[in-house]
Amino acid sequence: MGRTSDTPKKLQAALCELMWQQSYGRVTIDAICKHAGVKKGSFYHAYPDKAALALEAFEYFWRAHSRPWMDGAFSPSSDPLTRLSNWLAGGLEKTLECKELHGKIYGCPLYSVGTEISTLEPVVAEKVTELLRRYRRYLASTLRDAVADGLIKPDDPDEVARDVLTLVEGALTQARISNSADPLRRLPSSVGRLIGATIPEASKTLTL
Amino acid sequence: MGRTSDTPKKLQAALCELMWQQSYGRVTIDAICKHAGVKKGSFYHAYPDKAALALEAFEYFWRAHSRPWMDGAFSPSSDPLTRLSNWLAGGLEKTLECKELHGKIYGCPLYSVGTEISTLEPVVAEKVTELLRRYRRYLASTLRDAVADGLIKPDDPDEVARDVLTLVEGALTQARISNSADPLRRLPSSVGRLIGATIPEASKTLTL
DNA sequence: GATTTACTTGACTAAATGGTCTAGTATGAG
DNA sequence: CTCATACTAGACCATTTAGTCAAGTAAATC
Repeated sequence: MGRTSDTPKKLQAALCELMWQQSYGRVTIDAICKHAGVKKGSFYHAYPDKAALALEAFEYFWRAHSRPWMDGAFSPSSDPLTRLSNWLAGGLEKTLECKELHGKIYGCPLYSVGTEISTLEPVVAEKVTELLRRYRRYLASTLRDAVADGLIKPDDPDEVARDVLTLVEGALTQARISNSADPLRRLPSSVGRLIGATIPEASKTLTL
Repeated sequence: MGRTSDTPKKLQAALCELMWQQSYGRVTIDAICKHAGVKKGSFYHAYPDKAALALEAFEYFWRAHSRPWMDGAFSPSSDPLTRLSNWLAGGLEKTLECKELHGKIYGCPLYSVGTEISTLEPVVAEKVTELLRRYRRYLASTLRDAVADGLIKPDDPDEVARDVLTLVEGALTQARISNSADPLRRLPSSVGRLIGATIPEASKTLTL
């Protein structure tokens, strides 16, 4: 019955990109529609308001970007410490490409947008918190493997995973604010300090 | 000649508080004026626009809040590790008081607002970066003292100071997003892990 | 106390923005 | 094919918002 539509997906992708590059509050409904190539009537047919779209936009972001990337970087086919190395190096590379393209470092949408949205749309903030938890699982699992392989000391891997994610997200935020990739370049040695091991050099042939 | 005025100060304080509690973009000129008890004409007499006020608001924030607090917590009259302990415990305490009062954790304005503003007002973002540097100096100095006292290994104190600040700011951001003080409670042990020492329990009699 | 001048006031404008509504269109199901 | 219905179009409205301005007010200086 009736026609089908990919309008929601187009809107999700549009808000995703716009709120990451600018901010949640600054992105107007009109701008989202224009960027998505969709008319306002269609927007309000698909979503009651911007917050409802944001909720799905974050899930879209996970499905379309985060998850595939994390699955690749944290593939158990590599050693635990190499996974970390891949992850950090891939993040730096993506950031540099992005800066090349737009002249600006945008950091991680979860932290950038999450910070802003937390006082305005608690429901969306909860979604962000959930996505951060998903990230953390990759780290915790990797650290457990590292302990099992005798690569790091048997500190509580869940605790350390939290710290690593916090440090990395903090560095991404710092990179956005200062528009410099330097905080990210320091990450391998910083994370190494945190977990008590040396993160290996990234392999140059890595493609994510 | 002519009358004097504390309008700028009132506006600085108002924007400071409002953009911290909400976000930079969401705070309107009208709201700032109302909160400051100042009419719009006076606003535009004092500042050309919101960004110009924001620039001074951050400096106000430093002068009125950050600096006094940091000077107290990092007083060389305490041992280096105790300074860190004081700093972290004081931050947690302030955060809890704030949550008690408003039901919401706001984190650190430098990161919260800095993140959002970085794509909109590069000049203000630079000011935030400068303020973050000022914070870092306290940490670097403390870590140098800790090395001198043989409390931690002679790693590069400047590098480690960066990491500590990044971790703490990351935790504050996380606390804001999830509206939970838990990330802050973990900080003493996390920072300890980072610098390779045990941060002592906070003294309860501390008043900042 | 006069005067000068910085500051204050609040009404006003134009533009932007969120949201609605109705008429129309395409498409999946029978 | 046809019909029901989900979707699209885009004009329209009410509000909010940034920013202006001209007239008025208070205080620092002489």
